[in-house]
Amino acid sequence: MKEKNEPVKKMEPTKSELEILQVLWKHGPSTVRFVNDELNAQKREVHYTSTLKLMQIMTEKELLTRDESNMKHIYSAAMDEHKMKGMLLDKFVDSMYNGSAGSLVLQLLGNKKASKKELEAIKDLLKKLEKE
Amino acid sequence: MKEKNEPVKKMEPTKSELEILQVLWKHGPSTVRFVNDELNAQKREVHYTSTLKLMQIMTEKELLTRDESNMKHIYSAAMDEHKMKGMLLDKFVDSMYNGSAGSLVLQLLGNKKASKKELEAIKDLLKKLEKE
DNA sequence: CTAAAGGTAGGAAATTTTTCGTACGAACAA
DNA sequence: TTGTTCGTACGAAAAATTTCCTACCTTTAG
Repeated sequence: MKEKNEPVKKMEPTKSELEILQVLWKHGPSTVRFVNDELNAQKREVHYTSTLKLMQIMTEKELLTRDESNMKHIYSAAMDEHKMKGMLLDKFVDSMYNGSAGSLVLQLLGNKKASKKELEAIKDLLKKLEKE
Repeated sequence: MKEKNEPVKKMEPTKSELEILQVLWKHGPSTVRFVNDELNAQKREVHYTSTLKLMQIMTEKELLTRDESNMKHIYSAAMDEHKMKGMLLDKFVDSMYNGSAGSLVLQLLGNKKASKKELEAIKDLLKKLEKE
């Protein structure tokens, strides 16, 4: 027997939500205060309660989890950075490059945005992929 | 003497706006009717006037241009597909991969999303880049 | 103890984005 | 001519996102 109103997990983070996730991924579990300071330092001016509110909403959406055992709640990103970014990247490729990762890569590399070291790493990966 | 309220050109297309751009890039200059039919066929149900309104707004933002010489206006994407996608890709890389195109590529190729042919093309490009 | 500083909760306002209803003109078929 | 169809314009509603105000509680300095 399956309950009907199970919370649907998958929610795309909005632009602002993504900014918050980035802070949490970079610095690990943090307080609202820390995240807010970081946003103000790195991005743009936001009031404390705005960040608080957004993080509360994200918790409801299960984009974040939080530890309420202390008065200062500690928030964490619910999804692994690599996995989430992979998802978003896939969506991006699908909508913008019709699912063709290759054409995206070509455009990207053609724009000389990769360092020598990175190019090496890519070549190595290609070799590995070939042998499969 | 410089007027103050010059229209600022650079506008990020929103999600819906991007859908419209995709249609125009794919099929070339089109009427609202055509774009709307295409959206309904390919994406989701939208009323004609919704698409119309959005395309009018996009024209104001200078994301589109239009030929009003006939009663049925003909709209075109103001920016070249390759250029616009390049811009969006750069933004994506900057915000998600800290500007490192290489790490994006690695993630992408690691997810086996590229075809054999595409991998070949990438290898060729890498060779060319090396020789520079 | 008291005041100040800093925390959470939640409603509501403000913005941005998206959708649609209504008005009205031109084209066209009957 | 007349009415039906198809077009544009435009205001405003609806929805989604973001911001902030207010209330109230806890901790801490004095």
